[in-house]
Amino acid sequence: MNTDNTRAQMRKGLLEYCIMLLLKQRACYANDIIEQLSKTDMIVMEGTLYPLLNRLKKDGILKYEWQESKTGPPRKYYTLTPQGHQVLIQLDQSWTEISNTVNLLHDKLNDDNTL
Amino acid sequence: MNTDNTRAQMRKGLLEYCIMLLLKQRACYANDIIEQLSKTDMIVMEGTLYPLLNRLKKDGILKYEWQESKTGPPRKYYTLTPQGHQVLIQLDQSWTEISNTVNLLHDKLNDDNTL
DNA sequence: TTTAGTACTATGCAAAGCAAGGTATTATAC
DNA sequence: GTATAATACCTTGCTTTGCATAGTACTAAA
Repeated sequence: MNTDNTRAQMRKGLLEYCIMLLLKQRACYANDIIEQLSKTDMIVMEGTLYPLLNRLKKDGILKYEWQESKTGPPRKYYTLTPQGHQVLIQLDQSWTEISNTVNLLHDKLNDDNTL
Repeated sequence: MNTDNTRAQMRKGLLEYCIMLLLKQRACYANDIIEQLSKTDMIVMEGTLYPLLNRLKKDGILKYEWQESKTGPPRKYYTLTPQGHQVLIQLDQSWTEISNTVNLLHDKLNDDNTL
């Protein structure tokens, strides 16, 4: 079996959250995000990122401002909206709960095999 | 925006891993798994679980044995194959890496905003 | 024999990542 | 001035997968 697929599935659900974390304090345009995440194991492709940013924009989580570049066409710099900050707080909690659950399953089951 | 969806996305990718963790030491049939996971926030539906078990069976990760029940039709009790145990070890590592990455993004960015 | 409960399976839909290709803008080379 | 390359954003089609729903099969009790 190919564990790459399962591993990719794990990443999928966390991508949106990670991108919001990135944008929490620093305005980024698409390539910034790709570059930042490629340093970690949360890789993201163009064809994934642009639709995702548009979706979050449409949902009122993100906003953007055009900004000129010295090396090419202008860029959309994304930041969190106030609503986005609130949603992020909720997602922080979801992440805490879910990761605790997984760690519980991992650790506890090695002991007495019960929840 | 509905955070439920994003939260569900987070769960999705971890479901397969969690189910393998459950089956690591104890043989379960479908309802066992649903019941165990419903105690946590890793909820799983019938329509999700059965195809997933079949997929993992087909991939050689799981095997099952029919076992009679006193209260109804016989049950498929699933356990990990030797290959399944090996895959699980890899997934343990993936989970460790990915959760570390998310926690890094969460914590580090609140300090100096760099990776 | 019918009914209810349990267990497994199959079908169709929707969401989302991703590969690939496309358009537009800017700067550089000729 | 035009052509080429680099950058930035967008779109389309495919695939995977969770999920709702409906269906089949077996067992036990009424």
